[in-house]
Amino acid sequence: MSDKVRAPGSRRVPQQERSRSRFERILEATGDLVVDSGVEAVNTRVIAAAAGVPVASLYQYFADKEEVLLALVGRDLTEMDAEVSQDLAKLPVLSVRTLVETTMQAHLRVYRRRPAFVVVWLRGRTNPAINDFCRAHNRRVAHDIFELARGAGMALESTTRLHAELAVEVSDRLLQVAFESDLSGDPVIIEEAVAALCSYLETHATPEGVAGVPNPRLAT
Amino acid sequence: MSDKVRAPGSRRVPQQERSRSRFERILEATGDLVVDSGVEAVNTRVIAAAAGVPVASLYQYFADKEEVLLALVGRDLTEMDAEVSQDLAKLPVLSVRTLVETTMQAHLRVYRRRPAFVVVWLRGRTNPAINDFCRAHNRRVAHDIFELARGAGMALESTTRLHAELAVEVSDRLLQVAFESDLSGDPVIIEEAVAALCSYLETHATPEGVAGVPNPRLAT
Amino acid sequence: MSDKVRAPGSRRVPQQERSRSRFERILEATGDLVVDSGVEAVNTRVIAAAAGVPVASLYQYFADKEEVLLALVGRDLTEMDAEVSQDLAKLPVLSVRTLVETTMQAHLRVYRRRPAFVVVWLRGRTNPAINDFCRAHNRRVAHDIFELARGAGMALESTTRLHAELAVEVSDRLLQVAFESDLSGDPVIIEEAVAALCSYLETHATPEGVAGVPNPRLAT
Amino acid sequence: MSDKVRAPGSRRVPQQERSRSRFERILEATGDLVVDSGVEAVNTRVIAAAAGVPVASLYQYFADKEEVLLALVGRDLTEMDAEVSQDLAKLPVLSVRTLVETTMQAHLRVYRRRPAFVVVWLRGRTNPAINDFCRAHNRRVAHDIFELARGAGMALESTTRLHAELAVEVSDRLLQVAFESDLSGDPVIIEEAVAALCSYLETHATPEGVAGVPNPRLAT
DNA sequence: AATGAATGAGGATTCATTCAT
DNA sequence: TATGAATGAATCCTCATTCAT
Repeated sequence: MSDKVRAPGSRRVPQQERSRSRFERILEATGDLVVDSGVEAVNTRVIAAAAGVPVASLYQYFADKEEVLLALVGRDLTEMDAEVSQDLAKLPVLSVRTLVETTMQAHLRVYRRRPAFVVVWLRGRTNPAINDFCRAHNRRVAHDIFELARGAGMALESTTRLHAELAVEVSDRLLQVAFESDLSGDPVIIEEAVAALCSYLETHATPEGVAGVPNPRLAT
Repeated sequence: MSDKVRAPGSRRVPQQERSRSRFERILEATGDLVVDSGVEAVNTRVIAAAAGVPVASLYQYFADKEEVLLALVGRDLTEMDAEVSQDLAKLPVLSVRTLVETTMQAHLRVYRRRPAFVVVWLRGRTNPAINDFCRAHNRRVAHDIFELARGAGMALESTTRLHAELAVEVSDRLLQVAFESDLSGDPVIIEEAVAALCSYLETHATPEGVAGVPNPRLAT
Repeated sequence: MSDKVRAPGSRRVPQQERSRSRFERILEATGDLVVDSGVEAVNTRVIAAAAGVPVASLYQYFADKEEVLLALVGRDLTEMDAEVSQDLAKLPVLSVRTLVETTMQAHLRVYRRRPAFVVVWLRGRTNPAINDFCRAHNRRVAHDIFELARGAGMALESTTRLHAELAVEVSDRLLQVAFESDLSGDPVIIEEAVAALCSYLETHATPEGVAGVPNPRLAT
Repeated sequence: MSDKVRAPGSRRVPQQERSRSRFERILEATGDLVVDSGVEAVNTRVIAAAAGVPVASLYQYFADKEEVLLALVGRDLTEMDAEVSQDLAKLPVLSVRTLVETTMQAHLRVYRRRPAFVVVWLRGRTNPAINDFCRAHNRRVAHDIFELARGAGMALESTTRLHAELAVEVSDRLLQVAFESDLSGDPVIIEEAVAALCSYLETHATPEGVAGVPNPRLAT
């Protein structure tokens, strides 16, 4: 957790492609380990062994062990955020329901594509660093959604960012439960989660927010 | 995690208070440590030092380190469950709202009386054993509430125990957020949590459940 | 290994039969444990649990843990020595061969009757106390045999007690091998052991010792 | 017991002697400890202290505590096996007696050069890992000797590898007794051991085996 | 005689990280 | 940039035995 952190992509690969592949080999190896044995089971030795690099070399690419996991979720999170943004941008009509459903779908798509992400993100909260990372991301997402909704006139005057944050946390927990014992997510729980979120958010939405408004960010 | 635990009270203390205080001294010491430094900071050495007993004596009362933490929350949980039961039994009218509010109040009362419990219960999920313990308790609570509501004719036909479980998990997470940085619980978040839970549960309640029914368990 | 040792039978049972049965219950339990899990696996806790007595009570009957094992082998050893004596006393003709064969048969009879003894005696040499105990017994046996043989004119002038001791040690080791993986003893190895011992001892025997002499101790 | 061991010599020391000496310093220190205080007295703390390295460094060279002891005997055993082979290869005439005597002499030479080996090998059988290691080595030696003898026409048709194994075990035990209280080996016992082994093995040898045959492996 | 309680002493590993090369 | 080597720091638990009652 030092400031030696290198966000994925922020590193300029000096001359050869070699280093980059190492960075990713470590990430992949960690992902596999995490899916196979859980977050608690990863340590520098097994990561290094699985990636086929010396332990000391991990520190060429990551400031510390935590950062490997964080880079792993960071990468997938970036991907997920992008998908969410894109999907939302394509929505012709914004309503609480379309917003919730679209976001949920994008999440599920990434979750299914990235099982390691699920394990770290939803089951790995046992690790304080990951937990904090998750909370921070949740807050950022809540902020974005809130701005979007407010900008589109969907949010009541009385609605604050706190409400968005709580909604995100609720969603987060319900997804945790949905993926607790099933890497593809229990569909019944997921459907119920959408319903619960809608019912909650609609209490904070304007009538237009419930009925739907034209998407101001609609990509032509 | 073995059955080596001795629940407080299951041991008969000969004449003086000495032995009894040992079990509890360890518990108290652990509670203090947890409040001061967080769950991750407790280890057998620290607990023993704080309790003023040799490390080996911990194992006289607890099967392993985990069990100390679990005994700590177990004790307070029992207390809390009892308060919830009592309060519910006194309610003249059962409705989604009275049920949610009463339960919440009882929780808050215990939380405020037992800061160590809050730390372990709401912030200590980083520990796998505690996490599992919490999940199991949540499931039990959901089951009880569901039976109560169904028995009182408050639940729709289509409502299942899963819905109760999700409600409990949602409540759990919202309380985590409420107590995240404030040992007495952020009142705004708590109020919002009640609102959110009611709005969710009312979607699964009969009209009588929403309006209120006479409490079948009313203690005369 | 203190002087608190109570040889089996040397304790006078105060009033009831209770205490005696406890002593033996502990012995039996230890025997069973040893057969099931090996000598290394026994400790005061498991012994006490298996015998159904409190751990502290072991010390009413035995000076220390070691003594339990030693009492176990001691009891069977006494039995075995008695059988050997009796059988030898019945032999009409003493020769190296009859002596070796008779002794071996008596041993095998006890071994087969007392699997726990085999485990402790032949496989449990990993325990220093047992090892010493065994060596001491071997020395005593060697002494007895030597006296018998010398008294019967079977031993050459040049033969010393050392030769008897070495023979006993050889026999001991061969039996260890024979019972190493087979609680009833590999018959091929046993037969070979008899042959080897005879061939060795005959190099130290008088012609009469080889051919056979009337048994001076013959029980009429 | 894992494959984490690094046999001495299998590591290439960059430029200085430093690293190499570490592995060996640990071995030497362990040897000294063992000679001074016996096998049961060694533990990681003592070894590390005696070798002047941190305890954690032991695990750089050895998978666990057991492996240190095993490496110790392994090294000397290799040396001993080599000496035995060489000496046998130089024997002009192979007979039961020359074979037994030569082997015994080679053993004694190493025993006297390596007191630590004697302590671990002959007195340290109290340790299960060492015990197993010894038994395995004995079996290997028996196999080699048997092949040699059979190849040279020294063994009767009816002689099997089992007989060789038993002879090795007998020899092993007699040496245990010989070195029990005397680190240079009681010469009387050793002489008697040779005699006993010869007398036993000659019962399984061809007349040529007893009288002597030209050594087929004779190094010109 | 019986035992619940208490504990001193000991012991083996694990692991993230640094650093000289 | 790469890495073998080194290690400080930490941690949980077991067990035989004693002793007051």
